[in-house]
Amino acid sequence: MDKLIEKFKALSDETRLRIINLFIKSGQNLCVCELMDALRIPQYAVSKALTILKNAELLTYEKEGTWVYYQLNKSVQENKSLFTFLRNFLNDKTFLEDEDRLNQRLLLREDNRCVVGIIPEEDLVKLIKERIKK
Amino acid sequence: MDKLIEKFKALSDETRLRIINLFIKSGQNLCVCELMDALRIPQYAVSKALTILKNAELLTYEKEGTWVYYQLNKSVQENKSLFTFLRNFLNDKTFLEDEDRLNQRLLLREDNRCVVGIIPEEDLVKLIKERIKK
DNA sequence: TTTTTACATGCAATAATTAGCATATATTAA
DNA sequence: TTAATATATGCTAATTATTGCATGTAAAAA
Repeated sequence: MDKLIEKFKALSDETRLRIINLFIKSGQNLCVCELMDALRIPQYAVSKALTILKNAELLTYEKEGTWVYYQLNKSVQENKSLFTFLRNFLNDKTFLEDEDRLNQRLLLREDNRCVVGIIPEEDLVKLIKERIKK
Repeated sequence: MDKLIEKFKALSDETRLRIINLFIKSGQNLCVCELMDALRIPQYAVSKALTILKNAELLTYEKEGTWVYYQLNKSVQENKSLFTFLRNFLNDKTFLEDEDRLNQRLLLREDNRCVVGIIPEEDLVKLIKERIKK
């Protein structure tokens, strides 16, 4: 029961719900800097939220050099049911805006890997504009 | 989104989960004194937990004289999905024990109404023994 | 009209959570 | 080695949640 309580607690926070939403809707792994740009919150806030979600066993992660890719932990039936529930009921405007920003950010991946890192928002906007031109 | 967060927060507490479990498993309305005996916790603790669950719109209630009967709020699709999820994953020993005590307590209902109220546990045990003899 | 009974709530102490900043770690690049 | 970069974490103050007790409320019974 403790683990289930921990999962509910992990989900009872706006930032953490927004993060889970991005994993559910994008259906792929994401790194910390991509989440920063999609959510527009500081790096430490993303990191802390991810740690709580990981401790609740809702996420797993893989390191790749200095990058860390997180993803939904679907190895547990309980989680799969939870994610299905969430997919149906996370439809707030905030979530849709996050998804839009994430999709833009993902355009910058190369070979399906994040290559951008943490950069000022103005630089990010430029990069994305250039990318869309091509 | 705020309401969903409030629901997750309401569910991230052992007492409140145990209460929700009893409503899900028993499939009926229950009054405060019945929950006290099933959970073996003080009246004020049951009342406070119920208030939080009601504010999160997970429960509704009806007054009947001085008795108050609470029940699952199934008027929202979101809740129905949540309850279905919970039904599948609330199977801890604690929950089963609560269910057993509740079933005993419910034997004392008359015309499907609670008639016992708040009494010392020893008196409750006696009443239940007598009831089972009949 | 007083008492009893079922339930709710206000308050105070304590514990847990959050938010922001600075800094630490670990890997890669120079 | 040193510097740079992606990510994690320690610390603090502020806020929020929990617990237990005492008391309040409202309906029914006496």
